[in-house]
Amino acid sequence: MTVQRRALLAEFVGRTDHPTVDALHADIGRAQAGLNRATVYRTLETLVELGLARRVAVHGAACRYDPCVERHHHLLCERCGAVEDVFDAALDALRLPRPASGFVARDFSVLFTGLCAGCAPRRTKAH
Amino acid sequence: MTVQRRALLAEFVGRTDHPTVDALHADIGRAQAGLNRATVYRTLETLVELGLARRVAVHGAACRYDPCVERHHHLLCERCGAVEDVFDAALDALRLPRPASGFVARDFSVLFTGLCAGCAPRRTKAH
DNA sequence: CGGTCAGTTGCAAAGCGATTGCAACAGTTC
DNA sequence: GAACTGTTGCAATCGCTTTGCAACTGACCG
Repeated sequence: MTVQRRALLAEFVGRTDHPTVDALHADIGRAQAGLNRATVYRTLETLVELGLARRVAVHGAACRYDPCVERHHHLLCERCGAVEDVFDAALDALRLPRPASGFVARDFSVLFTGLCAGCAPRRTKAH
Repeated sequence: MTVQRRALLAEFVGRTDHPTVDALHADIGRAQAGLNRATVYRTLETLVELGLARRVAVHGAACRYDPCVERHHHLLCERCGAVEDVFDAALDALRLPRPASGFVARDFSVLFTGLCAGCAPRRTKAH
């Protein structure tokens, strides 16, 4: 446990905006200048291996990290790339399919795509 | 419509294994030697824009393309990275959530993670 | 059938996110 | 306080993807 890791954890834990490595690196920079980007990568990867974080892969954009490891789902804004969490018991109750192919599913996650509040066209103002 | 695009379509349409650009490039190479990788990228991107294909982003691996644009879901093998399709009316019936954040969902897709038939441990043979 | 034009291809270079090797360094243990 | 183990910073590198540009091809028209 080093000062760098402490700074990263302090910044990372509790965030719900699924920051990218770059975003984290920039935000930590204010408190802990000089922290290397590679260190952010390595530390986050360590967290994922320990089961303390998850990766959220989004094509065409930098990979995002999520400090919440409980089952939940995501909303992806098609326009700005923002990622929000969804907690929904009905979704969690989905049964794992038993396809004929023999695939054994262990977990699942639902990805909703659409527009976030900031990007959705307002009713009173045409987009 | 060029010979390159014809070759790519002939190879791509009907495939259910969600090939990567590299796989497509290699497979087309047999029939249409000399087709450039950049052309494969550009043509697939055109197909996606036209709504004739979809991207399946998988972290840590090359991006895959799916010629099926109907609503369906995916099984991702954690071990070999293979992607299978899942068609399931129960899954399709999921309602789009209306989160307090104001996010407007338009579509969704369920990603199951687990082990494919080839990677799952056999009952008679310890892995 | 030949000319014109828009759009596509091939090539190479560059962009970008992510990873890695290695030496310097910090935290922990004794 | 010395030794050891693991982490950091840096720079180089890797792999996937994109892009600029000149050459080319297919479609269209007369």
